[in-house]
Amino acid sequence: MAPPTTPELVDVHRTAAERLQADGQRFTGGRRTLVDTLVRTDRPLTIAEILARVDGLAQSSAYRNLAVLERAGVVRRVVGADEFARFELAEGLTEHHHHLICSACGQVVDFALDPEVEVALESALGRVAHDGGFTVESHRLDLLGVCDACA
Amino acid sequence: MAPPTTPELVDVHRTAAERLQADGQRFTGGRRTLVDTLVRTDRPLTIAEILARVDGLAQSSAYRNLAVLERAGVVRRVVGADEFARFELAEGLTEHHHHLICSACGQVVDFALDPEVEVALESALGRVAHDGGFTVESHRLDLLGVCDACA
DNA sequence: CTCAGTGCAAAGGATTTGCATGCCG
DNA sequence: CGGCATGCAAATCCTTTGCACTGAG
Repeated sequence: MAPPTTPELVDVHRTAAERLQADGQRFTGGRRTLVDTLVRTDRPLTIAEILARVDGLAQSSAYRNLAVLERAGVVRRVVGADEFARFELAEGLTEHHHHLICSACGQVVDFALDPEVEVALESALGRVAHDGGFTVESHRLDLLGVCDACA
Repeated sequence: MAPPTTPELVDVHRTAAERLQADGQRFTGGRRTLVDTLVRTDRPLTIAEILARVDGLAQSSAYRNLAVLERAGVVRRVVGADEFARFELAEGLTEHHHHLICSACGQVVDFALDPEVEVALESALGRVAHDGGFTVESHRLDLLGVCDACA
């Protein structure tokens, strides 16, 4: 249950800039701030949480920039148990991990899977996708349950 | 990639009735129709798809009854890649399975995992949850990618 | 009779978009 | 200078809710 390690901030910025550029987008100050905010946390954040942490950020800019970052593959949208969208850094900017989702409060917490199991899983998924004529981009694995705080 | 087998219709009705009763709810005609509709499909359906298949069903009744069925554990809400909620029968009324989600069209398709891998996965998840002080109710595993039709 | 279930229409709320302005390139 | 990014506020659209009616028990 060790939290995923975080790549160097510099690397994150460089990768983010590259992915944005590849998508024909700029790495603006606002977008940099969003990325920084997501680097500093160990779990996906809701828009509300992001707005609370970034002073002077317009709600529409948050949505718009997160959409841009998502299309560019810098950020990933996480769907939990409640109706709020949550965001985290995409693969390559964070270690591969999964989520514990509390069905009571909607909170989402990161966790990593035993590497051995992860490998077995990926191989099995590769087979399934191949058989189903499906081009896999990624997979997501979530645990639904009740967290300590809500129990 | 064999589709999950479907429990007998009679069993589904009996189980649904039991779970509803346990939750203090009735198994009305409308609810029976919803369950029947979900039994007849091999993938989660959106509200729109359900309304199209059930003639004379009010949108509000669909939402309301699906909410009741979800609380009673008869139906499960599936979140895909688009903004539409999808519904399928809950565990026990269908074989345990996972989803292939097309990021292009949002379509969701069911698939089952190699039992051996599934077992290893569940055991690993049990460990994680235990270590994280989290009471697990279930897990969900989705493959995100592009389906044949959209490729 | 009573009360939950149902339809219709209006309300709700997260997310998106139009438009004018400001800033980076 | 030109075009994209940003704020503000209005519009969207899935989903939920209020209310009156109907049907099951």
